[in-house]
Amino acid sequence: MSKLLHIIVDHREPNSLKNHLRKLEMNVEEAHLDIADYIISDQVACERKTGTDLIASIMDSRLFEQIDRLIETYDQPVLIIENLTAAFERVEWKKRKKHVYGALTYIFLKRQLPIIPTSKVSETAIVLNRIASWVQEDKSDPLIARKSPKKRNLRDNQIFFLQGLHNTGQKKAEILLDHFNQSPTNVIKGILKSKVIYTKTGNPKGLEGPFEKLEGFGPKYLIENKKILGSSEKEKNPN
Amino acid sequence: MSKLLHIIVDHREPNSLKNHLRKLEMNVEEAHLDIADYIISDQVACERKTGTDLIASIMDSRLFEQIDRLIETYDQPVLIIENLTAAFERVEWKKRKKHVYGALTYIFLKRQLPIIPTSKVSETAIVLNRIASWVQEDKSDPLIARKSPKKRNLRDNQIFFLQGLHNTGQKKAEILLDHFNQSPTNVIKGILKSKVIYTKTGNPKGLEGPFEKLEGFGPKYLIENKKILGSSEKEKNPN
DNA sequence: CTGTAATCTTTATGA
DNA sequence: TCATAAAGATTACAG
Repeated sequence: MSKLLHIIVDHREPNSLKNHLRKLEMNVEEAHLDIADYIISDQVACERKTGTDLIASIMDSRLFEQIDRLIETYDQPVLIIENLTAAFERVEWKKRKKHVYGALTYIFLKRQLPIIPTSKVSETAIVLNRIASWVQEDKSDPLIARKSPKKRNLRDNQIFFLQGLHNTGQKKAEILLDHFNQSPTNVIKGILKSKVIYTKTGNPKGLEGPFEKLEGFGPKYLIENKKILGSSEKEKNPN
Repeated sequence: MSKLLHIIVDHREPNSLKNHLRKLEMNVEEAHLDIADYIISDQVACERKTGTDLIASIMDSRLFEQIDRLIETYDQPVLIIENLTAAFERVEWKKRKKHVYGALTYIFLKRQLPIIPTSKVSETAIVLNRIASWVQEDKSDPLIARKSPKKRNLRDNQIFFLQGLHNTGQKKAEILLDHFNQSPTNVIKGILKSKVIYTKTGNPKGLEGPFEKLEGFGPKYLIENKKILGSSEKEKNPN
């Protein structure tokens, strides 16, 4: 206990919070921080959001890019949410609970970002103090590395790739991937190999080839995506 | 939105909560659960604790064994803390904040157990509903959803398509498109046809094939994108 | 994030 | 075969 716990605080954070930290006998260093509000070690940084801040930043979808930067920069980021209850007392936000809890769920479930609730600045100070205590005093029990959520797995990357096709979102991308043996290459080949059958009067009648028996994919889909994929090698494709 | 979200609830949980869940149009199955209070999938289970429960179980250190069992049993456990604020209003617990927040810090920092705060049962129900939604519904993660600008010409669509490749933005996509005769199909073929040359010690030395003379595309690029494209079934087809 | 509406495409149906 | 309506996905936008 000889050494003071140390914390770097963004200069825009409220003075009351800084004073609370000093009262907890912490060494408070002020700085201009870009990505987090508090830095406790190379790996551990905290973003503090009041309830109103949180909801506002969800609405204009600024929250998620902030979080992305936080996650990319620190191995152990933490999101402190201060006084969420008060925010819900605003009449215009009463009906936004589903949005807010949906966002929180996304944050911890999909992005693996730890959330810790407090109800006022003094409690936030305590939390920061406890985190610093665990991180800076207890070297014997190193932090577990956070599962990295930003790394997409192969399937997600393949779905992402297939979504580049015309009129293809998550749903169709998954159908295609599953139908073509988890191989986007085979999807491409399937598109190129399939042909559109026309009636005598020139209207599309149906499909022939790998896409023949696939529900939800019609002539228009093939025509548009053949265009995107372009001709293979030599021949020019009249349309 | 067609299928009901499903949740298994421990029979000892309050009826008000179950009713809230039903009001959210969830299929509520009651059961005797040993380790968690709510089960949302094989992997996802929730423990719900009111603030007073939480503090009491911290005091007699019963909390940590509960948590350990939870973590051992489920891949993605969640701790829902309901109305922590109220608990601190108890006079005898006013001075325990350091203790409580220390425990919470331990829980998310060392145990990696996500914490989610609510202030009443109705909100807890919303949280459970949102978790079920993310787990059971097939919704597109913003991480893998591709934003697609609206109407564009062919070249833009092709560039957009190629941007689905690993480590490929606007710039690389254009280079590829121009180099491979305005044909994304040829780009794909080029990736599949190119080979990575290794040194005797197993380090990537260079490239061989269509990508050989392309600046800015190295072994890593090829390896990652071969993975995304997947293996192609070997078949001869006159196209 | 969530919800809703507008848009596009496929698919089913009847003439 | 054509025309139209119903069903499904994707895209756009607002709160």
